[in-house]
Parts: sequence; C-alpha cells; structure tokens
Amino acid sequence: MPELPEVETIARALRDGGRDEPSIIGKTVSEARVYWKRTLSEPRVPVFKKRIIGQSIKDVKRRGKFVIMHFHSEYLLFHLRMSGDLKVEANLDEQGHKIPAQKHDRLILEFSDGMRLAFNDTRKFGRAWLVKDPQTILGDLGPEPLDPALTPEVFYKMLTSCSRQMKPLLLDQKFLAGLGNIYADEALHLAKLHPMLNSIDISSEQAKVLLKSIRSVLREGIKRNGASIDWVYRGGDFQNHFQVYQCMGEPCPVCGTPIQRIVIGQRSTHFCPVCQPEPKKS
DNA sequence: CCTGAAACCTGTCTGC
DNA sequence: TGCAGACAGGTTTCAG
Repeated sequence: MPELPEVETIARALRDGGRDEPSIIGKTVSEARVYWKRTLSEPRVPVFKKRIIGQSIKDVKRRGKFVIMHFHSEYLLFHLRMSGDLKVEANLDEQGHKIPAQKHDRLILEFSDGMRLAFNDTRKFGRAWLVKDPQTILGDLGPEPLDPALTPEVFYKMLTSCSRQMKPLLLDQKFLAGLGNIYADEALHLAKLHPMLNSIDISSEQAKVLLKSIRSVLREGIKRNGASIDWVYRGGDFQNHFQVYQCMGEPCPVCGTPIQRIVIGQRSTHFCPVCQPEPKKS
C-alpha cells in the first residue's frame, strides 16, 4: 500500500474513523499480542507489553510514510513497508469470545471496549517501534513535500547540492519524506524530467515545476484515498488515474508515445521517452 | 559521495 | 498441472 497518500489515508481513518471503522482516539490498550517477532523493532515483547498496556491513545499522525500513535507517555510508530495495513476491528464476537487473528496479522493491540487494532503485513517487512522520543526514529527524514516551508528556492538548493539520479533521489527518504515508486514516476512525468537526469543539472525553473508536480500528484492521491493494488484494498482509486506507472506500452496521455519501463536502482521506472527526453551526457 | 546488488518475506502471474 | 522465474507500493547494508 503505502506511500504518503496511502499512509495519510490510513492515519486519517484511525484518527477520525473510516467507512466502517471507528476512531481509535481515546481507546485504552488492555492486551498486546505479537505474532512475528521481527515486526516489533523495539523494545522486546515483555517490555512492550508492560509499557503499552493501560495506556490510551491521544492522537494519530503521519510523518513521511510513518504512522505515529501518541499515547500518554509513549509513541508507537508503524512503517508499513510493502504490504502493511492497520485496521480497527472487533476483538470479541457476540458471545464475548476472542476472535482469532487473521492470516498475516503480525501485531494486535486489544482495547478495553472489545475492539482491536491489527497490524496485518503479508510480507513481514513492516516494523513497529515503541519509543519515548519519536525523533530517534524520524530524525533522519527529509522535509514533508506538502509543507509550505519547503519553497522552490529551498528545493532547488537541495537538488543541486548533490549529484544524484532523479528517480533514486526522490525515493530517498532522507532527501524528501513520503514519495515512493508510484508517485515518483508520476511526478517526474508531470514535470517532464527524465528519471536518470542528474539533480545537479536541474534548472531553478525545473525545480519549481518538479515541486509543483510532486505536490499535485500527492494531493490527487490523497483526494482519491490513495491507490489500491492487488490484495490490499481500502477503497482508494488513484490506481485508475496513473499516467505512466504500470503503463508500459500504453500511449502517453500527453503525446501518445508508448510508455517505456526501465530499471533504476533496482526499481521499475516508467516514463515517456518523448515528454521526458534522455539527458545529454556531461 | 554515488551506484548497484543483495537481503529481508509472501503471493501472484506468466510462460514453458 | 507443475514448476521456474519475474515481479510487487520499501528500506538497510555492504561492496566497489
């Protein structure tokens, strides 16, 4: 699931309630269960239980691709990686019996009101941290793309103060927090920049257009509640609006040229060879 | 500093 | 039907 718009969608549903799930704000943890040990990065399971049971949730936020749950004296952070999902569901059936964990549930927080929060993650790449200070985990993240403090001038400086291929650079969370493979490809296409263009060669005008493009595709993703692909479906429909991602061979919506797929930094990359011309070698 | 490859995992799809 | 291989929204670590 998870790039910035998908994580934002999940965080909002947890905070405000979703279509068929209630908000978790105010709920109190009565029990915690960990089914896959490596899912919990820190602390160890017994300490985790001791520290989180009895605490209630004050707020839910997002930073980059992290979901942040603020408890009274703790922060519980989740990174969904490739296949993670967080949902609120019933913990007890009508007779008051515990409903068994679902397939691929890795961590469950039971609440005192009969509901539970389930972290479900098919591929087991997702991670959770319980920390006093979230900065120990989030400290290295780059700026939020939608933060107004990130001006075109600042962004231009960020781009030209390193020498990196554009695609991997946009995926680097230390550079900018929240972009993933879908939105990076879509933003580069909208900005008409080749994914292998060197960041040091970018003009201030191109930087400005790119920032605008990044914000545009992210806002569109959030508006559509993210993209739903494969077995993970949360009602988002941005997948029906991809211009280049997973569109190899289909005509570019701008010029009609077949979209190409190449691999950069081990990630599949989709672009229009005409709209996003190959940079000249320097 | 920068790039590429491997590793961590399970599931789906394609082609032979 | 079976089986091998490619591929999937991400990140870390290591080699060159």
